[in-house]
Amino acid sequence: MCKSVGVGEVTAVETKRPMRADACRNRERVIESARAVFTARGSEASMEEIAKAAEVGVGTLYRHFPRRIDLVEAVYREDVEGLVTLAASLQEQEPWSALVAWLEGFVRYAQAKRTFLTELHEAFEKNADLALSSREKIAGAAGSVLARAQESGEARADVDGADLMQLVGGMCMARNATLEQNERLLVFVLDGLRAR
Amino acid sequence: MCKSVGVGEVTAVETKRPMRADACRNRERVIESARAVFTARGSEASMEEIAKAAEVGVGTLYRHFPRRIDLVEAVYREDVEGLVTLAASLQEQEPWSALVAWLEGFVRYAQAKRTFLTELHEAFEKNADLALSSREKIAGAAGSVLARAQESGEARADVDGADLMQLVGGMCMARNATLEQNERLLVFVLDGLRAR
DNA sequence: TACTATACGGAGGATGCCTCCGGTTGTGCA
DNA sequence: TGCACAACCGGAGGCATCCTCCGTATAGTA
Repeated sequence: MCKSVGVGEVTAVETKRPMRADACRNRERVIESARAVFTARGSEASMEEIAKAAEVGVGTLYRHFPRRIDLVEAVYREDVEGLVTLAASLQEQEPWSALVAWLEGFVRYAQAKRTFLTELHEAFEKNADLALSSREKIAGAAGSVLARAQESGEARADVDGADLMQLVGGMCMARNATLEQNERLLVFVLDGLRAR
Repeated sequence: MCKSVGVGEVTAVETKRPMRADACRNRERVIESARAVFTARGSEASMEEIAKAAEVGVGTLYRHFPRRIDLVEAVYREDVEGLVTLAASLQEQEPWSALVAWLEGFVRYAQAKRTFLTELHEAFEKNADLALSSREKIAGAAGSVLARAQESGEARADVDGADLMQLVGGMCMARNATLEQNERLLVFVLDGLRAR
């Protein structure tokens, strides 16, 4: 599950051994706790707090994520990856209900992202590629789910994945949107998306 | 020039005396230095650094701006105010060249804002009204300059101030835009804006 | 089991935000 | 002008947070 090394860079001579089991476990737990703490406390979240939540020393935390921003990035990367795998796992379902399910996931993702948007903004600032590649990945996932619904004739043909995430993402980012409101609005979007 | 008290709140019983001259001077200098330092070093800028640049102790800085975020807000408010007064001062000029001049000012403003966007984001987060009211002010200023150019028949009639700032602002915010590029692009926008 | 590379963890250095208070100075009034 | 005092200045230092360092513990291998 996590054979490669922390931040995503490749080591010089091909990592000889896989990551140790405890290290792997801890890494996952840190990311998970970080997501929870960031979501709950936004930019107030401290590294010590996250370490404590993961039941891990700060030293361990910093081994895996040398800078605070690396942790933010890791959480975000996992979220994006989650949307991609969600899209893949929905391949089996009916085209339209897969689209609905994916968009519901996307709304939850976008909603959660709002709470640590300031953090994320900084990550984007230092790593311009992150924003771009994530955008592409999500648009790709959206596209694949949408395409099936379009082929089956259930979704209108004159939109693409990028349009969809712009529309729904923008809606979720609006300064004072609640999750309930967004889920309600999604219904309208879906109605509008339906071919007639 | 600065009779009222710091952050923009009104004191209980009408401020008896105006602000002392030295205090007023220092306040201005702090804002000015803060703008420079924020622009140069973004979110890295420290309060000590800004105080030093303004040739003022940190104590003085904190008297005027109790929290870092108050300083960010003050800088931003001045910028916005600058755009409004710029619009007003251009009333005398020819409608079209006034529009050009104002948009050039707006591009510079938007470009500069990018460097401390992370800071600003936090300010918006804590003070939702700031974002909204600023937006309105700028749109108003844009509208007033645009309206004259429309009345004189030089600018096309199917846009308004909000459209304009959305278009040009968005252009400037793009992650890797340089000032030169933006000024160059502005020429295209202006061509597109011209009535035919 | 014994050995080694790897990981753990928390004390502490460095830095940055903000407070506090003794000394100074501008301002209104006589 | 000269006085009295409110308002202001400035920087040492408290406190929190990010991050480093290194002695100790442990997973994986022979």
